[in-house]
Amino acid sequence: MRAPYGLDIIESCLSCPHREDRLFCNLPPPAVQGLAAITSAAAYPKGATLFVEGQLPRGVFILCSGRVKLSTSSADGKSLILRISEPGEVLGLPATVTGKPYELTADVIEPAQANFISRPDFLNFLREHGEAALRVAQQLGETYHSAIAEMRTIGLSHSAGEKLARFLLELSANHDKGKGEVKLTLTLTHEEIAQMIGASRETVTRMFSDFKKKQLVQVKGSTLIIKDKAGLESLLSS
Amino acid sequence: MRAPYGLDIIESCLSCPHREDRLFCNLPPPAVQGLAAITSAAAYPKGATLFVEGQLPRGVFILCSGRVKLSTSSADGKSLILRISEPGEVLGLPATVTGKPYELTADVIEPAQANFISRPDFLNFLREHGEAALRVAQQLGETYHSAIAEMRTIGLSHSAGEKLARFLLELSANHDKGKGEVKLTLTLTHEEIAQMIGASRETVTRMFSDFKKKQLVQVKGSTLIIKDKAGLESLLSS
DNA sequence: GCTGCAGCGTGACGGCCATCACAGCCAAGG
DNA sequence: CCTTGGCTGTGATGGCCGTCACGCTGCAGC
Repeated sequence: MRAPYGLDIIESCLSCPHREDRLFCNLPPPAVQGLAAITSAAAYPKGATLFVEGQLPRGVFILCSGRVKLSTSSADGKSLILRISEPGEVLGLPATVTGKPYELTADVIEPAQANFISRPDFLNFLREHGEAALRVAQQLGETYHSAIAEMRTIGLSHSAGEKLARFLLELSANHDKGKGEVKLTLTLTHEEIAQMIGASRETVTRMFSDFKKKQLVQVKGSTLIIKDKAGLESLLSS
Repeated sequence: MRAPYGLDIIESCLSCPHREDRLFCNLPPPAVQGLAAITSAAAYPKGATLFVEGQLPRGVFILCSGRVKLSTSSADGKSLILRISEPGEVLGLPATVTGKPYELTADVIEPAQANFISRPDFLNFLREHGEAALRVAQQLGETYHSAIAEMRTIGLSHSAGEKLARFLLELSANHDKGKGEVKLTLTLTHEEIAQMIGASRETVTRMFSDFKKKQLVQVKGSTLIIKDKAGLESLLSS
């Protein structure tokens, strides 16, 4: 059996560094074995699509490596990015547990390896292992949490500058080192950032040069340094 | 023991018509008994607050009657309403299962009765009854789903008119009778609608009179009739 | 009755930003 | 080398809508 897109199956993605993360860490051994029996690993190239908005849920994908863009789009082609998923996250979870169609589209933006579990297998597994169901609930809660956070940046801002500031501050909150100056790598195009904060590509470009002019941030290639976090914060709810 | 706000405890809210809804329907008898042992009922008047954004989660509220507004707000007082909860829904679920602070504020807008379950009790209950944990996961998935839906109306619209049209169409999708003409009661002020779709109160007023002029809708008191659903749909992504 | 208050309707104005258009720039690849 | 295509920078323009301001209605309560 071949994985999609003609790539070989990755034999043991279960050995990837994030296996113990989040969803299924610390489960009792029988549960882990049950899990191993129903997962199948695959690799996906850049540009591949794991699932599409509106599809009936086939199952969940546990992301082992690479990065995946979760977005929704309207009839006229405009699209809104809700989240960039990192290794360790589980994709398609809400749709798979509820049985409703996927609400988002998942596109691979950095070559990825993922474990797939089909919906029937997954539901059986949850029924048999109550502890796992609880973990799933927690993961869903966190997913919800981050969705709310994005709603806040989009819905509560008065200006595009404020949206971008909120976006950058939230990024830095995740990758924070606690220092006054935060360095982070941002492998997103202006276009993608625009789609995350609900603005146009040109506006993002303009805002960035604005921030650079005001010494708030500094960009070198895909590295972004937040020089003046307080300055960014002062832009909120101005 | 007295409930908050000086109102008497409602003795058996478990007999309310929505007990069997959603979260805990069809659970085996021992689970239902376990649940009954840890719930405490209370009534809340209009204007009461069940929990506040940022608070550590005390537990969940199962709404038996009345309606509750879930919102988040920014430093400058601007606020964004995410959802109006109806009887049968469970409030505070994501925060309670994850242990993170409530991400929203819950205000009573129509006198409500609710069952409260404290976080420790609730978590124990879930650990002991795996089936219940699965139901919780499903409920969370649906909550997430509706959050995404609201993100779409706010984030993917080009104009305020489009946002309002999306909002009305989604309302009608829930209360739909399948006919060409949908009647629904809308007990929200223009201000509240504005906060739901991310617009100003005046704009909502103007859009409504616009829609009335175009014979798309018709308003009488708190009753709203969608006369021309297709017309509303033609406003999307225009 | 009157007063107060919450919600609705409407006009005027001004700023923000989406859009269009085009010009550099870099990397990949023939 | 030149071409192509994706990404970034920047100007000009125009419209949408947030904001301020004020008047209106209807309802609750003394």
